[in-house]
Amino acid sequence: MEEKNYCYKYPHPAVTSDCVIFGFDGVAIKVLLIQRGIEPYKDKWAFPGGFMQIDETVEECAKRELEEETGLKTTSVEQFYTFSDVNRDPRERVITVAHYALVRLEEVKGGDDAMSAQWFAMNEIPSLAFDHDRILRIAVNRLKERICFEPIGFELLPEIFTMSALQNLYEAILEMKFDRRNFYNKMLKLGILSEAEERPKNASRRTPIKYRFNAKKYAELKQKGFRLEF
Amino acid sequence: MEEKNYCYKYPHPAVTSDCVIFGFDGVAIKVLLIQRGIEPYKDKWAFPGGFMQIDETVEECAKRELEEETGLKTTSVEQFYTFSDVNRDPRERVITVAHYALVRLEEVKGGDDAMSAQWFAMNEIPSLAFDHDRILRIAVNRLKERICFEPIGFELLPEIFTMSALQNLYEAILEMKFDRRNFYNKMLKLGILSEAEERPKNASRRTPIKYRFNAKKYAELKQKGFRLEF
DNA sequence: ATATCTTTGCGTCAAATTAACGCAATAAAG
DNA sequence: CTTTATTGCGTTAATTTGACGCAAAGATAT
Repeated sequence: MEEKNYCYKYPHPAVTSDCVIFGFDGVAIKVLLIQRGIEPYKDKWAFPGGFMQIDETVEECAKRELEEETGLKTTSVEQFYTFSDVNRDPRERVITVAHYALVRLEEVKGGDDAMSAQWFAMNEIPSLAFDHDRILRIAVNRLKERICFEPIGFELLPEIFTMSALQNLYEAILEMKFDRRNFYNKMLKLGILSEAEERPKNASRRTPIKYRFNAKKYAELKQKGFRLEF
Repeated sequence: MEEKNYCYKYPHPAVTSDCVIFGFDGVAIKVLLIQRGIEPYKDKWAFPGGFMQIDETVEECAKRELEEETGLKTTSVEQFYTFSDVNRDPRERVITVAHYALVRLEEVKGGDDAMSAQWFAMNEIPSLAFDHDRILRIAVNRLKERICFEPIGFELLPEIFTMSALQNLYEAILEMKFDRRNFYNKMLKLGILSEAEERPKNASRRTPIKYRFNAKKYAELKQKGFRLEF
């Protein structure tokens, strides 16, 4: 018989944080899911997440649960919506604050044996536990909006990347195709890319220029107010 | 001695919903505040809001509390951020889901005797209870972002309005000035305004054209994906 | 009354931006 | 060895933006 030692005058819901983690493999956007080991929804796939402790914020909770369940240590998650439908969890009243983060695929040893975390391409997502399908839909919309205003995409790429890698990423997220030459010009004109390494003199046309994200230039731009548009 | 009948195995936070209600008096943006009648922060101004009941969503809670505290019945509120700092309420651990809504000023009998709700212009906001200063800052930012993508501004105007009333609203929210003629052209080109009434033949130049928001046209536009820009 | 200021509708025009596409070099694939 | 794909660097026309002109006539001040 379990003890219930925390008592209140009025009913309180439980609060959880969930994490929608996006990655990019060079071709498609992927999300990180874990397979539930316990009821409810045992064996179903779900987002990493769990109950908030009484002495942590929802963001701290999201990062803690993410690391516990997937081994992934991320510096920042961003909350995007709080789901509070009355019956979203069969155990008790639970509201969840959903977060998202963008990570480089290498950072997760996905498909580990210890952790049952696994990357899924957007078109291969299995049926999810709880209301996580809805959470995913909203997360994807938020990602699409966000990428047009902040250069968060760089968090998904290796530190050094080519222009076509960047274009592939934008095309994958926004589900659009862009003219290669116009994309190239637009990105360069923004001024937030720096050439990453000296180009060898013998470099041929087919050897692409390598870039890195210039956070300093971006900060200046942001100060003035600007917009990344597509 | 009060009874505490709701017991849990782990500590649970209380959950509240707060409402940042925006209005527009033709010149300035205003927000609706209530004066607290009880501790903590007794007599301080705060956003309408209160504890979520166990059988309602956070949005339902926001609307219910708003009506209870200000008499304002609004059809929709939109949540924009969940505040979860550990010590944001001295009584117990409370996380709050903050919402915003835009209403026409007439709809609130502000400054009533019964209700201590009152409209404040943005530059006359008193010091607020809890972390409500921070909530307001974030709400204002969200409003600015939002007005550029969705024509939510119409919710703040009377059903029938003139172009310069609309421009005043945008200028008040975005804290910018626009060229009257360019604003006029841009708005008309969007195609989401309809002329509200036949213009009398004897109408002079100084009699402005009256418009109303064309929700149908807007829905069509939104389908295709578009952007309201300033 | 008379002069001045303000508001409104409607336009103009140059500058900037966008969108579509050409071309040559050359690595990679068949 | 031929074909295909990728990359850097353009060009050009269409569109959009931003700054501003102008006249009619109500509002305001003298």
